[in-house]
Amino acid sequence: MTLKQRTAVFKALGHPARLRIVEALDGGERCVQDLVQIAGLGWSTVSRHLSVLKQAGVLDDEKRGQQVFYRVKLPCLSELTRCLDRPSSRRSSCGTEGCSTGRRRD
Amino acid sequence: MTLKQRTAVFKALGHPARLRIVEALDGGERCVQDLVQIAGLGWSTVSRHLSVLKQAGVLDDEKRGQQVFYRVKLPCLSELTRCLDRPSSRRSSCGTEGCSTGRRRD
DNA sequence: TTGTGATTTCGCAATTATGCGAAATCGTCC
DNA sequence: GGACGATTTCGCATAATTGCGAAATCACAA
Repeated sequence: MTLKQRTAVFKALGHPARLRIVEALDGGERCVQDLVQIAGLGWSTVSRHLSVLKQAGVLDDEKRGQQVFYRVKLPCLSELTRCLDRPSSRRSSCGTEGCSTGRRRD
Repeated sequence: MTLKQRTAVFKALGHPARLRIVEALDGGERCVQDLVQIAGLGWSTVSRHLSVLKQAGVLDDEKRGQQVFYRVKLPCLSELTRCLDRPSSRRSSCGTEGCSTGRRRD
């Protein structure tokens, strides 16, 4: 997965409506109607958000009858969301002299 | 962690320069000079990116002497990045009748 | 206390994202 | 085959992001 693709995943999740949608889909697939309710936005807006998520590879869709169902395609997202609830810190052993020097002004 | 905070984390990571910086910091803390090189952008631009990441809670900074060192604050990010490299799919058991109905036009 | 290097803050112009309604598709059911 | 319901695409106005250089801080050495 390239940097651009990884960036697209995060960017897709970096919007409250889209994140809410993805988290709702963690409980199983949903049709667009449900997601419109969950997002609290207009049809066209939600549709565009869904296409962003789909293009980033976060979601997958399937048409059954006249409804389209979306589901989460990336397996690790729910774990990350769970992880975000218990933050911690991390140290590194890089000293002051590990940094490059000799930089001029802006 | 609220929805807005979680969104801020993803949004912060949803930019190629910022993601590159965070991934570079996975190997240990770095000073701003190094990050400017890694990002390949101007000082002021990198500084703003760093402040976005810091405000989102992704990074932590520490001033030592006249240099500022940044490090990753969220522990689960490297795992997610590793996870993004091996995608898979997920099924759910939600049938067609599980969806709400009765929606009018736009 | 002046100078210098490291970093941040401040406007500014250009690009991109967002939300909406109207119109277009696409299946399904008389 | 026409109407209808579900969803997407399009065009537009507004808001947010991005990148830059200039100026401002801040710490330290001469």
